[in-house]
Amino acid sequence: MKKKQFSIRSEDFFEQVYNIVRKIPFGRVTTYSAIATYLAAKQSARLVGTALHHSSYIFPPIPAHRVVNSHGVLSGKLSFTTPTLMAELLTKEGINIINDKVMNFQKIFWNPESLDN
DNA sequence: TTTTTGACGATTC
DNA sequence: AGAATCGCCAAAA
Repeated sequence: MKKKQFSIRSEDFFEQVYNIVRKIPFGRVTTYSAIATYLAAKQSARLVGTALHHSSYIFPPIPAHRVVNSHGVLSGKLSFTTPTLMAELLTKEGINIINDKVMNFQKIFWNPESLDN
């Protein structure tokens, strides 16, 4: 049996990311760094992005469109099936997107730490 | 196996 | 204010 390398262990990390994203409430958004921080991997918010990049072929599907960068910008829109899909999905949830940016970002931001209550 | 590339973010120019 | 640079670390090439 092949011994497994370990550092952060992407498998677990990815799964944890997916689990959190599944908990983002309808009509709310969170950020890569908020998730990374919640997973005690603050230094590498980038990995959260990497994980979500793979989210297109995991099951069950996750609402990856509810994750934006720290500026409220839809930095991942180009990875969706169409460049406009992400904004469309968010709009459908009642979120205003202007110039690839989430309006009222502070207000609809959802922090994973609220799960701890 | 080694190098390059990112759905990031903080810092520096 | 906006662009370039740097640290991060697994995925892709």
